[in-house]
Amino acid sequence: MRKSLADKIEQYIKVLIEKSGAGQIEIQRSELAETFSCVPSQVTYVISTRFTQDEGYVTESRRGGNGFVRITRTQWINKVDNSINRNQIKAYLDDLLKRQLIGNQEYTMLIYMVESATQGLAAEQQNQLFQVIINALGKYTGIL
Amino acid sequence: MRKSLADKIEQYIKVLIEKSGAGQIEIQRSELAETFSCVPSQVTYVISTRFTQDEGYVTESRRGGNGFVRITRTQWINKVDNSINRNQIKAYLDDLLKRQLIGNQEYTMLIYMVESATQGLAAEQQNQLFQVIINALGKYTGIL
DNA sequence: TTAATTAAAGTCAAAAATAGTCAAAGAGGG
DNA sequence: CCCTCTTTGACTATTTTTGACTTTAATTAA
Repeated sequence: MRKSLADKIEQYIKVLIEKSGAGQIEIQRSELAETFSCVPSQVTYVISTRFTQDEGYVTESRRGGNGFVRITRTQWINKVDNSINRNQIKAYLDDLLKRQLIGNQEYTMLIYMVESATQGLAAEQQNQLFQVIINALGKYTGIL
Repeated sequence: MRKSLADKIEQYIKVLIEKSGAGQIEIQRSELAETFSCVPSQVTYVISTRFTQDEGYVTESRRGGNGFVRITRTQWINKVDNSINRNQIKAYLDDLLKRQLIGNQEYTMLIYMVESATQGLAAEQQNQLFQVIINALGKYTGIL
């Protein structure tokens, strides 16, 4: 896939977060914009569309001299909200994979399942299926 | 019968999918339209009539800058008998396990899922879920 | 200390780049 | 001649890119 600028910036940030080891980074918006030869608000755009709470991130920032944007990857599994969407469950699976609670194979299989459900099922049924998946994973992994 | 434009585009896409090796491609609708000297909506027409879920494909797309259409070929089981019960799917999973197409871990996880569905969902939803599971497994294992 | 200056980041909306929808018109096979 | 599938295009929806303007914080000058 030919990646859009937004995609590249997103990936770059995610790699930084991974490499940080702490699930958290601080960047300078203008510096990042410089790196990608774009306007600073492009960075803001990426952050506000791909690093939302739903995606499993929290962001903070400060303006003025030595300003920064801090992005933190949150650990969130006990979301008792009874409506789950595709991105949420994907983020959840990503998290389980990262924590080695499931392996690559299980992960891949589950992603196929989520995609299949997303395409073929109505919203209500999707939600039910996602609940079942979360439920089964809870028992399987021992968490929850 | 002379081949229509739609037929040619369909075939072209299918070849691309085959060559991809991953059973999946991403195209730009406008680019493909350019290739075939037709209006973009012609491509949409082909995709929506020949790459449906029933035909064994799922599609996703994104508009805007660097937008794309992603087409994924899914394995589908016989759409003849579309009612599956708990015992049937268990037998199916047993078989996959025996043939080493899935490992013990995946098997265990899926059994949890089936049990969870059996207990928490109405018959119709169970059936839908089982279909999704089989669908995803087909794709995951690569079998028909 | 206070005010002015500078150095960030945020907001918002317009412009650009794609893809989707829908209905009318066209073409071919029965 | 009809019916169905195909082709087209005008209009809509979504996502990304850009830039002008605003807000906030730190630093410097008075």
